[in-house]
Amino acid sequence: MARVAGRTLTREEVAEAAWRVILRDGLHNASIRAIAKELDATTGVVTYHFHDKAELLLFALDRLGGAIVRNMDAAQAGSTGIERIRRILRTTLPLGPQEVSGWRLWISFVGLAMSNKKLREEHQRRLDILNERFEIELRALVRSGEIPVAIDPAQEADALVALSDGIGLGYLLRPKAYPAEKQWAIVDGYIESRLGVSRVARGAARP
Amino acid sequence: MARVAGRTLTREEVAEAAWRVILRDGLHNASIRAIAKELDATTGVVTYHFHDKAELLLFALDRLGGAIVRNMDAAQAGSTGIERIRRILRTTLPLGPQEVSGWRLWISFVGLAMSNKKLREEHQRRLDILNERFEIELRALVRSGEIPVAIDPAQEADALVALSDGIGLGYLLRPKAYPAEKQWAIVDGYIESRLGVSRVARGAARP
DNA sequence: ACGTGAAACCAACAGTTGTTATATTAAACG
DNA sequence: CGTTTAATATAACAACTGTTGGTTTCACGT
Repeated sequence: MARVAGRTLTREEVAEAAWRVILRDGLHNASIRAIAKELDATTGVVTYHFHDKAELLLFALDRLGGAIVRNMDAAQAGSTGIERIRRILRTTLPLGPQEVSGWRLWISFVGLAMSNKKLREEHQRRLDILNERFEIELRALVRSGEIPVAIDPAQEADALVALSDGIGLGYLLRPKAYPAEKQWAIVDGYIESRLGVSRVARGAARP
Repeated sequence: MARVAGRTLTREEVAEAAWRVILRDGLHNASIRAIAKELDATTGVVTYHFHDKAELLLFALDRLGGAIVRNMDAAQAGSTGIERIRRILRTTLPLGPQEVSGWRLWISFVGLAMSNKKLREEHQRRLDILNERFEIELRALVRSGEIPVAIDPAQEADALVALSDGIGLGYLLRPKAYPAEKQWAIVDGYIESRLGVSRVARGAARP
């Protein structure tokens, strides 16, 4: 071992250092040396835990996706009906600094994913999961009669994914155009007129 | 001059060569040398027309945005009412190979834009224009009574931008999930239930 | 107390990058 | 024809990249 002061570093810590470098300097500046420097270490730390740089990036993206799914599950627990859908959106929309960082990381990888199959599959995985959650909730709502039977859960789920992803992308490029209240206004407006469900509580803030 | 066979190259041609390289090999592989090779020329061609690589990329993105706006104007001309909004969407959605290429290029730049102010401003410009067009049309529709007065044109415009961008992003990552018919189904479904306007012609294909 | 092996360091390599400076070409013009 | 000059080619530079291999450190089980 080494590292006089401080314990040994894990793969997760390396990945998180990569996140920080990407957020600060951009993905194209996230070299192995830069990531090592972020850890106050040398390149050996990185090359020990990861065979490739590709493997590191994939792992970093995978862990990011995992965190998103975990947040989604946690947010959803303990609520019912249409509120469960709003809870999902609560974690996917760029409402707070944490979600914004997630979005910024995510979008940083999208460009690379255009020419990297494995990264693209990782992106797909996240969208598939998100879509599935929406679809499950919509089906339940149709069954319980809370929303019209005319609603096609599969298509409506893809629409919700698109709407929330569009807001996320839009926020990164034009933050002023999508403050938290407006994000909710758009989403609630959609749910209300499309699914025929109006908000229970007053105000547009978080539930 | 030089170039035994073939006339002299313009800035636009260099930019378009850059597009091709980006589409084929990804933005991170679009080096000055690779772009020159795409033109069957040497780096001198590129460095002669552009002082910087940053300037080249900015120009390439600017020209891409210009093409999008031109397409939008052309598609909109000669139609009225709600159809004008659908015509805008016709050019922003990834419906055909041409639009998909545009989207792929656009998304390739987004990552870089996260850490490059000028590129980000160029992205903003496109979204601002798109938003403005939607808002103009929505205002006109409210005035003419074609859609409810309760509609807030500003907010609804941002919602439309988000929805179409979300579909664009979603298509690149999960093409199967967003075939052309489904894109229209989502968009028309939104317009119908949110703006209270149903399609005139039958079928979900292009107008 | 001592070896064993995990964890990290360090140096070097070959390749690529953007940039700059200089040389070469050929078309246009007088 | 000769000159000029826009357009391209060429060559070289220093900086940076991912990757490899050898070396050092130190915690732990015996």
